Amino acid sequence: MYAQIAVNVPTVTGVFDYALPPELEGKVGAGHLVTVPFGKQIVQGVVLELTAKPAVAETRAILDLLDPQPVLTVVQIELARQLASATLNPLAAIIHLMLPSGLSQQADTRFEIRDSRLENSHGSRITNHESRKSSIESRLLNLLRTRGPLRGRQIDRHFSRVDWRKTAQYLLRSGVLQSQSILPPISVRPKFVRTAQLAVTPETAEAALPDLGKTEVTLQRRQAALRFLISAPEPVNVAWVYAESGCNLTDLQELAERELIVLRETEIWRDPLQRIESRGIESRGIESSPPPELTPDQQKAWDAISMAFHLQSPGHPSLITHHSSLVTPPSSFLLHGITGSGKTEIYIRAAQEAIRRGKQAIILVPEIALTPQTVRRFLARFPGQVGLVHSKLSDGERYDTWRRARLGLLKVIIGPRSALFTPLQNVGLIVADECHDSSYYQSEPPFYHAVSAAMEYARICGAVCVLGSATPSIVLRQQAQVGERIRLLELPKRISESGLPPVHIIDMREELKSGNRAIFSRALHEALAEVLAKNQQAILFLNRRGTATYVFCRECGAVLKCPRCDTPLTYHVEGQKSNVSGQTDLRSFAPLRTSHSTSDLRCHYCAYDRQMPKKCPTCGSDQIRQYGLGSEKVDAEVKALFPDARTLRWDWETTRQKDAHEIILSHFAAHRADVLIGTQMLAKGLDLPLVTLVGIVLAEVGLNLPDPFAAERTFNLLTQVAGRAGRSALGGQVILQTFQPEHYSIQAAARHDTPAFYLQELEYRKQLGNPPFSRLVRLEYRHFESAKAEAEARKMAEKIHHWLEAEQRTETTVIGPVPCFFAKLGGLYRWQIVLRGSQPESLLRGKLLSDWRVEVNPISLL
DNA sequence: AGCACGCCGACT
DNA sequence: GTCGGCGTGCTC
Repeated sequence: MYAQIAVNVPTVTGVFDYALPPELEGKVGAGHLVTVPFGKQIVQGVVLELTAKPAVAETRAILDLLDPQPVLTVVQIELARQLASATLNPLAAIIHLMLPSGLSQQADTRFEIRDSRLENSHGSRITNHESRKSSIESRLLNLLRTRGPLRGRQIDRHFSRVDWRKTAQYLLRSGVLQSQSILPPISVRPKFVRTAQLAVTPETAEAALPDLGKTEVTLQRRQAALRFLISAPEPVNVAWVYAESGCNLTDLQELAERELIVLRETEIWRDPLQRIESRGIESRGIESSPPPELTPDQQKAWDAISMAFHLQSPGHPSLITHHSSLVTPPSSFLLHGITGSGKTEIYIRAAQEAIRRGKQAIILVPEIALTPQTVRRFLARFPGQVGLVHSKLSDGERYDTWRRARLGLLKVIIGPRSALFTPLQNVGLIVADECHDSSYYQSEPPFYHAVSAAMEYARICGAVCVLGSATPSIVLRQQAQVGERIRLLELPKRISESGLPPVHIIDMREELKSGNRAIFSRALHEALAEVLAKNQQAILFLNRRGTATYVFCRECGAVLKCPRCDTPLTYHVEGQKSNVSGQTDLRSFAPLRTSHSTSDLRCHYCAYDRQMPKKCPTCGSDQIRQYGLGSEKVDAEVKALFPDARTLRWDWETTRQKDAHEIILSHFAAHRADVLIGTQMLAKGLDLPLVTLVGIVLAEVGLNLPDPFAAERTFNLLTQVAGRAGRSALGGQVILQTFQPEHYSIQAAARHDTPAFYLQELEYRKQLGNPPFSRLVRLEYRHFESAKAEAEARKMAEKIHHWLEAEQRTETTVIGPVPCFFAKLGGLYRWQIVLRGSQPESLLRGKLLSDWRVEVNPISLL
C-alpha cells in the first residue's frame, strides 16, 4: 500500500507518494498526520488518500504517525483540493489553515557555532570583507554566541528584512557554523489535572487518621487532607485539596502509598467559554424566553431554507424521487435583510434543524469581539453545544475546541473565517453572517475568501448554506439574481416599529460658501448640542482609509480623475514615505503649497500622471484641495466645542491592546462617554440604544480611491453606520456631511435605497468591464528596493504578455504594471499587475510565480 | 523551505 | 585555470 501525501512545506505545490510500512498498515488512512522524509529533511505531511500504485517507481516510507485519529475529514480534503485550485494557492498552505497551530509544524534548520577557536581565527578575516556583510556576520555570530543554538525562524525575528541566510551558508562552508535540519515536535498537548479521591470507606479512613505522620506538623496536614477527602466523595482537583488543607503533593502521594486515596490524571478540556462567561458575555436573561414568532417575511425565508433541508436529507426518499426529474434548486441562500430584520433568528432555526437531523452547524461571524449579541443568542439557545473560535484563544484552547469538534462533542461552531475549517463529521449548515464583511477575506497568503469557501464546502458536503447581510456584495447579489448557484431571500422590514432613521445630507460646499470653515456643519453642531443636552449619545464616524490622498474642488465638489480610466487621481508629496501613516491634520483646509517641479498626481490604476492644477478643471475655482482628516482632530474639535462632553475614540490605534474592543464598547454602552468617535468598526452590528445621532464627518472619503470596489465599500459602510442610529424608542437621526451630495452611493445610502445603488453600480461595472462582468487576478510584488520592485513588475508584465499571446487570449487584459496605491507598506515597495477577463486565473495555473503574491478575485486593488 | 545542478564573472 | 555568485528545478 502507498499513501498520497501533501507535505507541510507551504510553498510546495505537488503531492508525493510514500510507501506505507507494515507496522502502520491499517492505522493510516486519508486525513492522518504523519512524518515523512523529504529531500534531506524530515517534514510533516497529511495523507490525502491510499493508493495501490505509486506515481513514481522509487518511493520512500512514511516514518511515523503523529495522531491516531485523522486530522482532516475526507470532505475537508476535498475542500482543500478545490480551494487550492480555485485560489492558486499551494495545497499544503490550505491544509496548514485547517490544522490548529501547534499541531502543524514545519521543518526548520538549527544553527550553532562549531568551535570557538575556529571562530576566532576566522574573526581576523572579517575585516577583509565588505562592511555590510561583516556586520551581518558579526551580528549572527554574536546572537548564536549569547543565545546558543537557534532555529532559523528564531534568527529571522532578529533580522527583519536582512538576508542572513546567505551569510550563514558561507559560514557553514567555512566551518564556523554547523547546522542540522529539525522538525519541531507538536507543541500542543491535551491538558491533564491531577485529582484525588478517597479509596476506602470513610470508617477505614477515620481509623487511619492518628497514624499519618511523624512530626506534628506533617500529621496535621495529612489529617486535614484526608478529612477533606472524606467529606468529598467525587474526585477532586488536587489544587482544591491543597487550598483546603494546606497539604502538598508529597502528602497526597504518601496517602496514596498507604492506599487510602487514589491519585489520577484526568484530562480536561480548556474551554474558552468559561473565561468569556466570567467576563460577562453570557446568556443570562435570554435563556428562559421562548423562541420568538416569525414575521411573515421571516416565515417566507424560513420556509425556503427548511425546504432545502428536506431536499438534502436522505431520510425523505419520497421527496427526493418526487423532485429527481427536476433540476434541484441550489441549497445556498443569500439572506438580504436590513439591520434589525431578524436574520439571527433564521440562523438559529436553521441550526436547530441541522442538529435535529443529527448534523452540525458552522456559524461564521466577522469578528467575535464585535458581534457579542449574535454569539450570546447562540450560547443561550444551544447551551453546552457551542464551540467558540476566535483569535484570542491560546493554542491549548484552540486545540481542545478543535478536538472536541472532531469527537462530535460540539454541535455548533461559531467563529471568524478560520472556524470554517473546524473538523466536523457531518456538516448540515454553514452560515456566514454579515457576509459582505472584508474580514472574511484573508489578505495574507494563502489568500482566500471564506464566503466563497463556505459555499463550496456546503456544496461538497451537501449542507445548507445561508449568507446574510444588509449590504451583500454586488457579485453575490448578481449571482443570487441569476439564481443558479444561490437563491435570494429578502427581509425588507425591521421587526421593531422604529424603522430606519432619517438621513440628512449636508452639502459642505454650501457651508463653506456661508463662511463655515469648520469640520462640523452647523446642522451637526446643533444636533450634537441637542443630544448632549438630552443626555443621550452620539457616534461620529470617520472613514480613515485614503485620507490625504485624493484631490477635489471645494467649490463644485468635482474629484480629479484619470482621463483614461475614470479612477480618482491620488496626491503624492515628493519623497513621501508612506500613505498609510496617515495625514491626520487639517492641512487640507489651508491653501496648498504651490507647484512642484515633478508631477504630483497619479493614477494608480494605469500609471497616468499629471501636475496638480491651480484651478478646478470643471468650474475654474481655485478652491482645489487634497483631503485629509483623522479621528484625533475630530476628537479635539468636539472637546473644543463642548468642553463638558465625554469623548471616546475607537480606532486602530486605541484597539491595539488586548480586549480593547470589549472595554471601549462596554464603556460606551454603560454611558460613561457621550460621544464615540471612530472608524470602520462602528459599522458592525452593534446595538446601542442610547445613540440618537450618527454624524458622518465626510461621507465620500473612501469613495475617491483608485479601486473598482470603492463605491461599493463606501455604500456598505455608510448604510451600516446609518443603521446604528435610532435602534430604540428614542428614535434618532443621521447627519451625513459631504462635498459630493449628488453621488449615487451617497444618495442611495441616505435613502436606505439598496436596489437603486445596485442598479447604478451594476451599470458602471458593466461600462468599465469590472466584476461581475469580468473576473480579476491581482499580482503583487514587494521589495525593499524600489527599483527592484519596479524591474520585477516590468519583467512579469512582459512574461504575462507573452503567455497571453501564446494562448491567443485576446479577451484577457493586463492592467499595469503600476505602483500600488499604498506604494510602500512596512518598508516594502509594492507594484502590481491586474489581469481582467472571464477566466484570468487559468492563465497562471501551473506557472511559476515565486515571490509574487497572487490573488484570485481580490476584494480591493489598493 | 532546502539543496543540487549549472552556467557566467573575479581571483590565485 | 578555480571559486563562487545566484537562477532553475526537484524533493515521492
